[in-house]
Amino acid sequence: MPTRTAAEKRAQAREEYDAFLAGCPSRQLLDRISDKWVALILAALGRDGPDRDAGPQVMRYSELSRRLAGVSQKMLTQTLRSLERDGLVIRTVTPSVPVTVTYELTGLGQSLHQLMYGMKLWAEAHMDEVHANRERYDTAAQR
Amino acid sequence: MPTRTAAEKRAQAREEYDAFLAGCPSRQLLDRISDKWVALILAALGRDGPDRDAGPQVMRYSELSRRLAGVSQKMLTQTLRSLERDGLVIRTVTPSVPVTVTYELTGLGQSLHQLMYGMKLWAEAHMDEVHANRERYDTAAQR
DNA sequence: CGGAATCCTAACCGATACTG
DNA sequence: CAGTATCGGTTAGGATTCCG
Repeated sequence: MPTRTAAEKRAQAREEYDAFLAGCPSRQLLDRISDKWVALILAALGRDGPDRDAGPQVMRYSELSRRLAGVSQKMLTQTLRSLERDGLVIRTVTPSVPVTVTYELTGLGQSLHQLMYGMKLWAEAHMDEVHANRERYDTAAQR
Repeated sequence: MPTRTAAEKRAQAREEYDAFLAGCPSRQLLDRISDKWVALILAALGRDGPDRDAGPQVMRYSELSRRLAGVSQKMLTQTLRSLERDGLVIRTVTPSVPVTVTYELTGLGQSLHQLMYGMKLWAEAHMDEVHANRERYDTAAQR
């Protein structure tokens, strides 16, 4: 039985990997995906909100660059490369003049997209509350 | 109507905050929570897996330190402070000799815990697949 | 258009020593 | 036990320049 369900995969992973352990490869993977740009790229390349059920999202490099306001081209390229290497995104080069490069999520990338989009929503939804907490904490420390 | 549902909060946040925008506070918040130690601390302080339905998780500093193998005391303290400031964890000092300090999630922290625990599980469940993708990518680049 | 390569600085972060 | 403080090496990542 070579194919395993997601539940079986989790069950086996629980035996093999534990991100709480320092040397565990999953710890490094967690570190890798715990990144602002990873979150925003994955969020941008998925279909959510108004785009739900619209098929796979395909974006050009320049589109991504504009969507993720403020990202340097170094960070964008570097992050996209590592996502491609990990099999989360597919990079497609169309040899036109000038060249066109598009990015889209793989199935694996889609599975992570859900979580990343959730993080982005969480940050937006709880910004006010966090801000209030910070003010309370800072003024309390004042006295 | 001062109290809003989670859905209403998201709806309003969608108007006010957008982490895709560079200057948006939610972008910084997303950056803040996109952190390996934040993920592991939030994951450790929640009730999941075998601990489900067991009430709120309370851990001492030293327990956390042991659970998050390899964390330096500087990073642990620093991350816990920022989580406390943001209102995600509660820090309780019991003035015994020597002093006892415990940490637990707030409601806000619980809401993020779900996502963070999901990220940890994702990393563990897909480690093999990512590893295989990397090997394929690296050997393909070889030629 | 979509990068790669280089330089350079700010920050991160671990190690160490000290403390209530 | 649970920190704080300081130092110093490493790295992240922006700015700039050049290229197919």
